[in-house]
Order: sequence, then C-alpha cells, then structure tokens
Amino acid sequence: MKKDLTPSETQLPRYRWLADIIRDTIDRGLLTDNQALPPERELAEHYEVSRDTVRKALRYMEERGIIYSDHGRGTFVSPAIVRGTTRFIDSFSQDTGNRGGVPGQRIISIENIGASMAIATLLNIESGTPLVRVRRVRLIDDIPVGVHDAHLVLPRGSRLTRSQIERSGSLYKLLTAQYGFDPAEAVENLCAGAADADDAQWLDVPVAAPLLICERITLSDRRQPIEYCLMKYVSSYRYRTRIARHSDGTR
Amino acid sequence: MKKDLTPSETQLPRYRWLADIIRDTIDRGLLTDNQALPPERELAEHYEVSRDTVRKALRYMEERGIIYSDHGRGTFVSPAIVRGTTRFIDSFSQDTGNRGGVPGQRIISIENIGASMAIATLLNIESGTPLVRVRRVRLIDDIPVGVHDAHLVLPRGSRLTRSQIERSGSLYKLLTAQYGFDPAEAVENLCAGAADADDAQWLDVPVAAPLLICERITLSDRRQPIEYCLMKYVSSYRYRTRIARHSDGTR
DNA sequence: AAGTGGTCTAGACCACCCA
DNA sequence: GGGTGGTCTAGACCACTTC
Repeated sequence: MKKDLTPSETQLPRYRWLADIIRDTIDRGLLTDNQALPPERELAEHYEVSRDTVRKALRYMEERGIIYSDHGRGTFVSPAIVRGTTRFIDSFSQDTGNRGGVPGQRIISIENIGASMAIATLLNIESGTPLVRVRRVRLIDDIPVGVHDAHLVLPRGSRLTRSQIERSGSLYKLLTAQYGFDPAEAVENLCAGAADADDAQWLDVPVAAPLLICERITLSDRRQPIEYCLMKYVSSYRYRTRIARHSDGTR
Repeated sequence: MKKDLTPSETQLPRYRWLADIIRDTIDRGLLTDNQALPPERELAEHYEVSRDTVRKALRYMEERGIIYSDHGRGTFVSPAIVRGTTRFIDSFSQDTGNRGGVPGQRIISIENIGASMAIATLLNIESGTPLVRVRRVRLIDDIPVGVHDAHLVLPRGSRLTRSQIERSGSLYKLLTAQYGFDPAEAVENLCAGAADADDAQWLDVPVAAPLLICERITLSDRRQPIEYCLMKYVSSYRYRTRIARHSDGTR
C-alpha cells in the first residue's frame, strides 16, 4: 500500500507520509510495545528526509499517543492500552465502530427553538437565538446506550429533516457537508446522575438508575460556539480518555 | 517578572521562555478571546529568535489549549472556556485548587497485598505481585466528594505510613520524592455506577446513589504500569476534559 | 497581490543516558 | 565516550486567506 509510494505521490506532507509508514510498521506488529524505533538520524538517512522532518513525524505520532521519546535513550512504541486511546469529537459513531459495535440512532425529536438563558450563557450567545434541537437515542448493536440532546447553532433558515439525519448516519457528517458546520475543539464536563422518567423510558432502565452525564460545548474553527450537547449514558457505557503528565512547568 | 529576564537567565529553552511571555500577556488581559497574536515573523524579529523557535513556542501553547493557529489567517487566543481545561495526572489536588476549593483527604486504610487476577491483568503483571493499596476519602472544603482506591507497584520493601501521607498532602508527591515514582501517562475509563454500602458510608450519600466511576491505569516514563486506581465521585463532582478535532487522517 | 501560517532543508551544538 | 534525543539557526518555498 502507501508504503511504496513516494511522498509526492501521496498528497501528504513528507512528515505525514513518514508517520504513516511508521504507523503501518507498528500496526503490522513489526514493532511492538516499548520497542525502540531506529534513531532519528538513521530514519532521516534511510527515508531521505531531513532530521527535522523525521522529528516532525515523531512529534505528530507522539501527540496521538502512538510513540514516546526519552531524552538520551531513544524513541519507543507506546503500549497498546495507550495507543488506541485518543479521543476525538463525535466519537460516538467512530468509537463504537472501533470497539467492534454497530452504532445506531433513533431520533426522538427535531425542533426549532430559541436559546434558553442557561444555554445562551453556556454558548455565550444572545438569549433567544434560534437553535435547532435534536434529541436522539444512541444504540450499539441495536441496544440503547445513551440519549443525546443537541442544541445546534446553524445558519439562518437551515432546516433539518428526520430523513436527512437518518440517511446520513452521522449528524456531524451531515452538518459538515450541508451547513459548513466545522467542529475544531470541544470542552466536556462529566458527572454522574440519576435517570428521570424520560431517560428511563428511552434507555430501558429503571427510574433513578445511575447514568453517566456528559455535557459538551463544541467550537468551530474560529472558536465560535456551535453546539451544546447533553449526553446521558447507561452504566455499561465506557468513556475512555488519555491524559499526560503535567510535563513540568509550575502553572 | 520573568518577562524582563533574558532566556539564559531563566534556565529555560528559548521557546519556553517566549511561551511564558506570551502566556503572561494573555493572563494579564492584554490579549483576550479570539484576538490575534502578532505574526510569527514579527515575534521572531522582536524577541530576536528564529522563526522556528517562535513556532515551537506557539505549538507548545497550542497543545495546552492556550492558542490556536489557522493557516493563512493568523494565530489567536483560545476562548477562556478552553484555555483552562487541560487535564493532567493527579488532577485532584491541583484541579481542586484551581477551582478554588481546598483539597483534603481522609485515609481509610493502607495495606500490603498481592495483585488479584483482575488487577494483575489490568497492570500486565504477575498475579500475586506485591502491591500497596491505599484507600482514601477525598474532600473538597472538608466535604467528601470521592473515594480513591489506589493499587501501587512500588520497589520491594517500600513502606508507606499513614502519617507520611497525611503530612505530604499529595500521595503522588510523596511517592515521587521517596520512591522514584514517576507517572508519565495514564489511561482512564469512566462510567456511571451506584453506591454500595461502603461508598454510601464514606461519601455520606444513600445506597444506590449515582456515582461517577473512574478507573485509571498509570504508566511510568518507561511505560511500565505503576498504578491502578479506582475512583468514585458523588454526582456534584465535575470531571472536565478537552478534546480536539480528528484533524483529518482517516485512521 | 500581500500577508499569514505550513513544510522542508543542512548543519551546529547542547543535554542526557549508559556501558 | 559514543549514542540518543532536544534546541536553535537562516533561509527557501508552498498553501491558504483576504482584499
């Protein structure tokens, strides 16, 4: 596959091309947990790129938890537990797929509403701003695992229909394609809560069952708030995340 | 303060020195949400460093959620919601402090045990390996908010005493100072659960009250597992995290 | 077209780890 | 001491945004 192409043949920057090659090597098991990669200078010579480009590739992979470097020692493959754990936005469809489940959804309602005080504050917009509210039950292998209550800031006159969402599978994909919705970053707030009557009905659990509650505020590439989403998950649902050492630096 | 020192006077690399200056500028409100920083070339000239060093400083800050860059547009200050949200290991004492609360702890027990099958699997060690188990109630402003059940892989013959932990305030700090315990990365798994009789007693909540359950596996700088910690928090406790766009890249 | 960030190079020197 | 990653430079060119 891509490993035999030159960087110019793939449309990628050289460092990305290199990173993909190394990633493939790891995925194919030729390098495993805590094994050392070749030294940077060697990689540079072998792949005919500058050492700086090699370093860029390594940093790119390190950010993703695939490898780690130690000062005078070398660069190593991260253990598998870490390697798979990088969170991204709209992880539900993707995460579920990655974990070997089939993601699904059942749309509860689609409404055009005005932002309440609470939501306006969270999104830092005017109270009353028109929003599209989409409520869905999320499924894994046809079993309900969570409810999502999304409040979307869309361009004026946007209309979302049930069948559009149903056809596209991923709400985000649809919004991106149709409305230039372009999430760049999000902040999440997690806590535990108890199922109310509605939750219980949709999720098929008793009232007062424990739920994982996750609030998300999503920002566009220009860091404008574009979504507030309240998600509630049954207790069998796992939310995974990776955290790094506070490398130092006092603050 | 540090802004008037030359890079050589602070023991820091130049890019860190520059990053601190810019960070100060933001903290003092001279630059706020979504405002543009000076162009890279201008920063380079003004601070008499190469453009590459400027870029390193900016990438360093971007990773921490302080700023973001957009290709042909410029580099901007992240909105405050994002700016404060970077998770690090042993966030409890630090987070609590950052949020204006006073962190505390009440030690339930300290035991020397052998790793159970379950924990041995998680930590990827031999079943029966000696571990130190520390159970604590975590407090904010003297109110119990969570229980931590830590299983630590320590050098042979390590002894932890109640008074040591109590004196040091932070368990991690103690372990780092005394036993070369050096967490570099961790993986967390969150879900909802219900309080059992013990939880209820320690946390002063009813049995079956919803709890936020967080399992953490911590790895050393060499990516050896050094801790498994099971944490349970009452529903008023908030766990915050920041996630980035799946920048692209298919995988 | 002008201005901005993104990629890439070649080479130098420093800091850390280990035998 | 020899090998490794970490920092830094000066300059070139590309890609994207904005006017």
